[in-house]
Amino acid sequence: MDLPVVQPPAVTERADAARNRQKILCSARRLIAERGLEHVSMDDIAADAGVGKGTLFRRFGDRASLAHALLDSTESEFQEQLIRGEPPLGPGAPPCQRVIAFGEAMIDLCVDRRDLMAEVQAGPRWLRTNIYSGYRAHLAYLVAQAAPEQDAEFVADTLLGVLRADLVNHLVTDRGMEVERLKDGFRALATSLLS
Amino acid sequence: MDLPVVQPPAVTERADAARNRQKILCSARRLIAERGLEHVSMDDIAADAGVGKGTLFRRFGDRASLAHALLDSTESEFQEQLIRGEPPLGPGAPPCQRVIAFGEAMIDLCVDRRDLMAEVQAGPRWLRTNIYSGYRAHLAYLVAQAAPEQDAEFVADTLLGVLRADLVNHLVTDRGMEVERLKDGFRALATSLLS
DNA sequence: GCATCAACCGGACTGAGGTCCGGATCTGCT
DNA sequence: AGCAGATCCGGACCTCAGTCCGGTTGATGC
Repeated sequence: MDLPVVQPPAVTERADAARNRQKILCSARRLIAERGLEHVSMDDIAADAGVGKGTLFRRFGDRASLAHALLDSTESEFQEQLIRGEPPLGPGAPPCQRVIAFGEAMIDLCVDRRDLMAEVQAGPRWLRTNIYSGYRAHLAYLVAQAAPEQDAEFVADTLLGVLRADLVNHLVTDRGMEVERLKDGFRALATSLLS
Repeated sequence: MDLPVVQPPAVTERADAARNRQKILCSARRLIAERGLEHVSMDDIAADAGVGKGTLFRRFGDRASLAHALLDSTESEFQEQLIRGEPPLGPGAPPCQRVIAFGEAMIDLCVDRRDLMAEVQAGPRWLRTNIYSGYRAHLAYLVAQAAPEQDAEFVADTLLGVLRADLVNHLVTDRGMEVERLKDGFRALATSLLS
């Protein structure tokens, strides 16, 4: 039940490498704030950071990972909360409550950081990420406790399916659903599956 | 409750246009059969069809739409079944049964035509497609009948979330789940939401 | 201080999806 | 048949993510 830590600099990073990582993150944040995520290309970021494209991609792998690094504090705080935080998100509360708290927090995350979250989950690799696996394992663990008769893994995938950033965004932005309605829906879903 | 018809040639297509459409579909099918979808680029298809790239994109818009056109007979048969087919997929069966039948059929579709289905649903446009809207409306309609106290639209999105091609593929291919297990899971989900 | 070498750097290059537009072609009307 | 003009064609062109590799730099041991 240990969610994977994000971006562990392999052993120790060379000084120039660390410097460049910071320059890149900094430029990326600035450009995104200025123009919006969809109008910032990887070349833009590299250029603005005064760094070659190769460097950018060696540090961050691909666009999705860069996006993940950009919401890293947010995201790893979230993971931290799941494992060691206060109830109802952290341990201590009954499983069903924790699932619901997870869902609500995730919905907020998707809404507050919509662009980055969508980017992180975009592309065919997302489901193979260990971020996804971590969430999945966490939920499956809770589901197994709350409702042993269910297929815990499948239920976890179901719950995560509703919490996908693109879906949440679509419902809120394109279909004009209120965030509260999504949360109500998620609560109803969790309740009816876990009891 | 009318699912949108696919690819309605605007009014009437010019003869050469229709000819090219056929050449393209034909080449695409051949190349995909030979090398597999992920090793066939749009340029390949255009070249093989003896047609300019512009023509290809004017006819089909983008890669996802071409993929959709390629499984068109399959897909529009499916839609036909939903509206006018035999129970339990078509009208006549109780709503919950129809939802389950829909899910099972969709899972089969995702497994049998995995590449094309994944391609059709890839990218950020999928949820705004009227294919998606059609499915969504269909399910919401059934849900509203079976469980009026639920948020029918949200439940529809939930169900479709589990039936996304990338998820189904991931579970079957990467996680080694049996198709039957997915169907059981979906049945359990539908049952516990609609009763 | 210096040699050694792995790690790192930059930016040219590739490949793919998608756009654009001048010129060719078809169709309906007279 | 002949004309007008809407439709369509082709392929050059653009952007962008991601790769590759020859040259450089920083860490480490002496």
